[in-house]
Amino acid sequence: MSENIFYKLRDDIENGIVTGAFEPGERLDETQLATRFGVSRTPIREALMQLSAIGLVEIRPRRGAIVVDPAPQRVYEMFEVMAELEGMAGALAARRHTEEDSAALLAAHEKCREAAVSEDTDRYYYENEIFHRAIYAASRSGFLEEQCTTLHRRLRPYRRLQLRVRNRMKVSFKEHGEIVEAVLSGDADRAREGLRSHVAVQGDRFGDLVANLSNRERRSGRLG
Amino acid sequence: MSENIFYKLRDDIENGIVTGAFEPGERLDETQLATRFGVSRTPIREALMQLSAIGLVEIRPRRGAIVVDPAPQRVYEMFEVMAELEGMAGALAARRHTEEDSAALLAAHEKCREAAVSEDTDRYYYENEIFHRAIYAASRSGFLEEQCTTLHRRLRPYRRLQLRVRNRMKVSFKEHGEIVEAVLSGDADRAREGLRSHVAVQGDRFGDLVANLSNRERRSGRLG
DNA sequence: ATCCGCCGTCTTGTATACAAAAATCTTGAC
DNA sequence: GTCAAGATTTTTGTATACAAGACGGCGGAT
Repeated sequence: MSENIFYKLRDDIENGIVTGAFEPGERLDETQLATRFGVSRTPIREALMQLSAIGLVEIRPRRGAIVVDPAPQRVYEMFEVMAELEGMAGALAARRHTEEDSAALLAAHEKCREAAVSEDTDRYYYENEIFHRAIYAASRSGFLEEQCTTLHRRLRPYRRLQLRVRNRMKVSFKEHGEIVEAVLSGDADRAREGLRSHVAVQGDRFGDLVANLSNRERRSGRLG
Repeated sequence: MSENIFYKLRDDIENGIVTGAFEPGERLDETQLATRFGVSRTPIREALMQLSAIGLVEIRPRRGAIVVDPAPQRVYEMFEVMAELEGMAGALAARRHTEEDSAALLAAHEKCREAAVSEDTDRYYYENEIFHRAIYAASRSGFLEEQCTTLHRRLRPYRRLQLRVRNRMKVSFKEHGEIVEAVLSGDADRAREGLRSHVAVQGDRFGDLVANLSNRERRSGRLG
């Protein structure tokens, strides 16, 4: 089981980034990481190279790697694309879902309900992820599923912040219900629209997002 | 100027892959590449790690890297997603394009016309790429532009094959005209639809694609 | 003759070494 | 006291070394 340390390292560091253990803008010292994980610098560098290729860290020549810190504008753009891709997944899912897809989607929806009624945001956050994954899978497009999963993962920290907003969880669950209905009844257009607006950062939510982002920046002591 | 060899190596190898110098399924020997580029294995490995992260090569533990060889199904799915993203870029471009965007788009369109009337598929292939980049830029979404550029690049070899199909170039140019008109007149829906159907692999084109893919496979001596 | 297993070779994965650039500290001048 | 230039330390980028797994060939058994 000692196969390919750099895979594990990549996942560990990526996880640290999307969960916030490594903060945006933080410098990732190779030697330090090497000691921490008990390996040499070589596999650490290989992991960082992979993360830089998917845009999670930035490698500045001769000056080391830092966790990327996207501007609010950029985060908004990422949600914009995510909304479109999820809408597409919903439309495809409505047309192509199998029996197992339906079962998985309903099961995930039920878990979300439990989390929502018990007002457990952490649990809802977790079950919500499974719900969305069920949609991607039901699209029956492996490539789309991959793209969605990757982007979903990268937006994790921001989504988590968003859920904390008052009432967002209940609204979210209600939207899920409409999405489930549209997908199961094979209504591609409604599924697309449902998911697009569910994911998009519109109206008040845009303000919430920007506010959260600047809070974070103030906390980590950059920005005036 | 001897800074960061692995960037150059990554671009060189990536280029070799999308232009077909390295064939799908081909094994990329680290030592061999190192000798060829006159460097040690270390930067070669770092370049391969990056390419594996974006899905261009596959690293099998202890068995080296190979150029990924997506199944026809997967290539179709990639075009499907590309169509959606380009449609989105078109819709955003229609709403957000600036004066410079219009100028760039018209200029690119004119170059495509020249290539089309002189029936120069190679040149059209090149100008077409610039045309599509102009759309991405006009969307005024840096993230979307990046996603589109990356995917466009990965689909390069297949697009090139497609252009060779009889009359495809002239049809393509005509579709460009409609897209330009929709974008410049600010008609987001028409721009989206125009680009979606322009990029999508539908009807006859699906058969052409599959035929081309299996030709390639037969040529490289795999498959029965 | 064919198939299985063993041994040697080759290749990968990780560690270490070393040079060069960047960051930091020190010292001296104003 | 502050700033700048040089020296020192740290850190990155690349090369090399070495161990362990994968591949291929050879020989023996059936």
